[in-house]
Amino acid sequence: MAQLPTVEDVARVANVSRQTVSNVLNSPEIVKPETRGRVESAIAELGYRPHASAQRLRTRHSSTIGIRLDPLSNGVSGSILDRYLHALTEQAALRGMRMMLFTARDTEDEIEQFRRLRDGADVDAFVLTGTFYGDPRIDWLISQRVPFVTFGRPWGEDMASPDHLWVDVDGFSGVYDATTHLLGRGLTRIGYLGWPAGSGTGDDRRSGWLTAMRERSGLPAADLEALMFVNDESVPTARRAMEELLKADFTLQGLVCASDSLALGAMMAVNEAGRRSFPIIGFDNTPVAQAVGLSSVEQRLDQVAAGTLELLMGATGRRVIPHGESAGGSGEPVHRLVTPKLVVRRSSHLAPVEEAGSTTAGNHNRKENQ
Amino acid sequence: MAQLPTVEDVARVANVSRQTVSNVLNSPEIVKPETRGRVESAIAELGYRPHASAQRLRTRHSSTIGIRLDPLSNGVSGSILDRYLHALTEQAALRGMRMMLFTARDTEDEIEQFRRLRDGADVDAFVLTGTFYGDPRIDWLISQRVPFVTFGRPWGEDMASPDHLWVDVDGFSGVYDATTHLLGRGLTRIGYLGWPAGSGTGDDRRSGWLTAMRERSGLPAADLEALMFVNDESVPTARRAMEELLKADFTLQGLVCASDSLALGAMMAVNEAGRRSFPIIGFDNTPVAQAVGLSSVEQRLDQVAAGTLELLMGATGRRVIPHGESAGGSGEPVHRLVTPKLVVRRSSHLAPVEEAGSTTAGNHNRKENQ
DNA sequence: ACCTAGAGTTTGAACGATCAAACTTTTGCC
DNA sequence: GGCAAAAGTTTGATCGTTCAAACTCTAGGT
Repeated sequence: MAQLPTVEDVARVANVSRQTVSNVLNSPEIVKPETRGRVESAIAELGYRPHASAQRLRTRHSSTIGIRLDPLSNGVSGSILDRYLHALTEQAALRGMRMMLFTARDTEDEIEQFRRLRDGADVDAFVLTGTFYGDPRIDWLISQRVPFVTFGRPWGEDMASPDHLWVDVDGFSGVYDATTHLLGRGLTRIGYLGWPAGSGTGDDRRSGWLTAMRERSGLPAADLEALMFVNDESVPTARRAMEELLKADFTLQGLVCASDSLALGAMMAVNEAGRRSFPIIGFDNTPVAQAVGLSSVEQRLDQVAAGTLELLMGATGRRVIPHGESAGGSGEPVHRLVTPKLVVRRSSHLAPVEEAGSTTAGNHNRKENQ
Repeated sequence: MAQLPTVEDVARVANVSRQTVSNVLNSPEIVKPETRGRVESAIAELGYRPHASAQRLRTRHSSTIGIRLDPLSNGVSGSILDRYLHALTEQAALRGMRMMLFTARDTEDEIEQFRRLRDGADVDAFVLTGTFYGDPRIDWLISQRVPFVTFGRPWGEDMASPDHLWVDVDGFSGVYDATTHLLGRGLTRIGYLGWPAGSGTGDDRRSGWLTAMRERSGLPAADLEALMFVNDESVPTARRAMEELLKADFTLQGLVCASDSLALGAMMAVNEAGRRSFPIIGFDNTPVAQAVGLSSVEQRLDQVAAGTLELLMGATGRRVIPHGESAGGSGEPVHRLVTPKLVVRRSSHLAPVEEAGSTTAGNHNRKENQ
């Protein structure tokens, strides 16, 4: 088997030097067109491809972005990270970047992985998910000046810090739209089933409902308080909670939920109880929602991915911007807030209607925000 | 910011040569214990980590496995690939390997990516999913002697070819067990809802049902023929098909399905029709199945991942075995067939029973095959 | 004709590791 | 003690690329 061709081989065939070949590849504008043509045909003739490891060794960057693949991504909403990953991989490829995966047992171990991957020049930047208040990973990355972006806002911390680039989905707006959608259908006593207070994401979503209800339901504050229900993220417990609710309160007219899991549980209880015209809207637009005809708020993960790369590499760049030299200085925003879109399906109609013919339906009500 | 330490720095501190440091890292047994100790403390003191790109350039292997992240992995069963990916990443890390992702528009483009990643010494091996009859990717990889393993059997081709290593889930056995489970509960007229004939996987699963029914249902062949139903992979159409079925045939007692999507559609039709004691079993054990209490056949993707790495790297190896030097020569099998396990939930009981308390239930009936 | 600036190209060194071969020290045996 | 083999260690070259500086050539001004 013949050796793979190197710049040297190309140079010989094109009758130029190594460096000229390198220039044709990296800064073609400084090479005389005639020479460039000769080099380009030599490259094509030999089928030359740069040796990525040699480039990385010399340039000290890897064109690779690392992301932790979380082992506990099970459950109904587990596919969110995976869809994000799909979008990232695809869009990164368009900019000549690749995604590398790693796993870690815990946060401490993850920092150890950061160190290993950074020191080995394996990755140029990291994407973090599942961040939390006082997250030590973020402090470490900032102190080491390693470029990174988090998918998730630094709740309760400095959201405008130029050291911490982030992308997030505007949960407030999503739930606000969902609630408004039901209000627009003439309902007023719309409940909210969400997670216990204290999580940034959960509180954000709930306040979307609260704001919409205050603005348009006409209900007094005490009633709103009574329409706010709490449950942990689990289908069976949500189902049981909803069963109780339906027995106790016959005036409840519809429900907006913090997740598809909660919505699915509620939906099962509603069906069981025979309440056929009880609209429910979930959040995440998971495959389950699609399968059972549950209206849901869709996170536009392609836009989240696009925002992630924009923050890391600039609008069209093909390299990761060193930490600190990015948007902050030039006054551009250091974050992206993506507006989700409501996907309307059977479950949010007052009366049961025919479902769309295909499982890939659900593109109505599209808006091109952000 | 200080430069990262190199072997040179470690060597200086430990008062040895570069090569000795390298030996301590790569073949510690040939270094005198005393020297080794000195080098090891120098490594710890300086916090030295090998520069991965330099290693790759020199050794010409990358400790990285490539896998295509398929953009069309939506739908209920989409999480299969993702769960496999999780397992692979985790287990690969234990052997010092990493997973790198890439995307491709089509098969031809995927081969182009293979070439790029191989030539750039970016990856040592590939894992392929979604293989099909006459798959050109496989021919290319074999002809280029690039190590690879497919998740999926080469249906209709030489399954024992030492050039084509593969791992798969024994769908026959899974569906056989599911059917037997229902037969054991005293049912006989158990239907099978599967995909149109022609796909290896689909035919394999159906024959699991057919074999179990022939052995234990006591029904004549003509009846079995009539109990075999076909539908494409979609929840709504499965639901409609099941509605028709339930109207037409009141003797049907239960159903085994080729996928959770089909099972979910059937389940919805059954609930709608008020047939509360009609057992259904799906396949894939997706989050949806878990959420709605659908019994399902679980692919043990950790075992599939383990098998994949075993074929690529040997039982405990930390390097990819060059193409052709693997199992074939030493007479070991060149594939792994993983037996799935049936996860029993509400949906397969004759009478509705209480669901287990948590969404992570479903570990009964575990078997430790393979 | 001479000089300079700039465009275009080449050369030598370096990135950080490992391989292969040479070299030095220890061990075992008579 | 002497000698050969084995064990342990060092040296020089190399992997394929890009950086930095040197070099050559052309065009334009004086």
